[in-house]
Amino acid sequence: MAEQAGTLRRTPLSRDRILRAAVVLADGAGIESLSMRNLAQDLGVVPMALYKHVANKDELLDGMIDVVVGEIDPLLPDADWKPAVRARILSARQMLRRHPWAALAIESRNMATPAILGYLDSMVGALRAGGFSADLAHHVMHAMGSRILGFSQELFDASRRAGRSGVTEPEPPAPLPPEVAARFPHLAEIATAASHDDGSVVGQGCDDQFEFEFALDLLLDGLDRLRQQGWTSAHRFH
Amino acid sequence: MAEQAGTLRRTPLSRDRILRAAVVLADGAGIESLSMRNLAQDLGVVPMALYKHVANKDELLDGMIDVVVGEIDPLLPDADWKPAVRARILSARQMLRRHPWAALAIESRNMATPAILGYLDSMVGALRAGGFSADLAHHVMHAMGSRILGFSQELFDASRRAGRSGVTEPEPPAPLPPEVAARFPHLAEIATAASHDDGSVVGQGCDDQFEFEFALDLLLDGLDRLRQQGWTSAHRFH
DNA sequence: CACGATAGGTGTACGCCGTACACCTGTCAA
DNA sequence: TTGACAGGTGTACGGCGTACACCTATCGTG
Repeated sequence: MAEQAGTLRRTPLSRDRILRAAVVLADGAGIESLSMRNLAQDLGVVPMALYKHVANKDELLDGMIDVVVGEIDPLLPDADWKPAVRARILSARQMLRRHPWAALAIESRNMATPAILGYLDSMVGALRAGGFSADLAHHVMHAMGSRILGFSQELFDASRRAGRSGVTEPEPPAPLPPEVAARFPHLAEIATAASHDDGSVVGQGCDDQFEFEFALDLLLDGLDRLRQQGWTSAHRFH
Repeated sequence: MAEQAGTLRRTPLSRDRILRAAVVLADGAGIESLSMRNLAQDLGVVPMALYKHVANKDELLDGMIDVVVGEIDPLLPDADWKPAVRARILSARQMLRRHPWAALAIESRNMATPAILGYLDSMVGALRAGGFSADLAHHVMHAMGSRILGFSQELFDASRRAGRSGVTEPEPPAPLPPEVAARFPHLAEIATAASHDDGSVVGQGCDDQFEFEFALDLLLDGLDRLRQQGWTSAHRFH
């Protein structure tokens, strides 16, 4: 209809177009719906055409990760290490909220992609510039773990779940059934305990952003204390 | 040969036998090799036979998680909250080292299994008994996140990788290639900076146990400080 | 202009996966 | 003796990733 054979061609495939379409598909339909066949169909092309641009599905996932990691804001220049690192981690977290599949995808992948290595490298650079010894910076990176990529790493993460299959938002915070509350009284107690929120369910209805920043600041403050003390591997604290 | 038709029957299937065989298979061959077909073959049975005991593969995974969570040591009775919680988390970590597939499996699952809820509930109980307000205990659980299940949550976790495909141990700490070191100088610097170890690769060759306890103690100490200060959601620290 | 190389899209096919569904068989209560 | 039923079997379907042979349009070179 809109295109004629011979002269008017559809816009050609490219690795970039494929990666972007894959991200859109995973965002919209969930990572479970991301198959080479579905992706090819979205691109109006036969599945095997993709393999001329990406080696296989694993490499496709790596490419998708690089795309979304590229969306993370760069480090604020000329800022203290703590606000700079903090802001960037929160930016990473926003990226993960846009791409709920990304957290699990990154964690499942075997090795670091260049984009992730670059991200981590600049993060270490900020620590070093902020006065951390190489020794302590090493342990800081381990201690922050995936949180440095904005992972909430919570026990039951609704957005993580959304990443598996489909849309992200609606899901109202269903109250936990009374027989569950009876079997797990301590969970029931803390479920309604958070005063920053009008009392609802553990892992749901909580103010995720608050919880993330609570843990993040706890770590950053503790690490800052170690830095000020001139901590080295030789010491153990407490 | 060893069994005759008619009188001598093989030991019958049961949900428990299936779950245990599945754990053994995932431990030995990696979670990727855990298919209903492979599992059935290990049990000397036809694939569909499994479905008389487990509803589907997702329920199988949930059951496997309950099995391994059941291996975590119970809380030390009559101990201070911090050593009790610390010891139990380290026990959970040992369980994860025995079952490298478990971390990703638990994180990928949608909802908590009863075994995990019971584990978490007793953990909250220890915090409450140790003097944490319900409010603070709530945030503690969020802040600890999956670390409370022993997750190392490191950026690139060799054992996590092992959980995907096959055996766990050998993998020597290969030195990082010089062109990588050149592109990511800060990573290269901290890779060799940890004095507790004879200088090797970031994420590999590090003393995982040390890093885990470093982060764990950082969090526990920070949380203890908040508890002593009578922290509530109304405050923010610093 | 002719032409061969080459990049890139196509079609078919294979072996794996989870699992629906109909079937068979041995056991045991009535 | 019988018939219900728990539990193992066989077949089949649709989906997956992807190997491999093929076709075709483009373009640099003679």
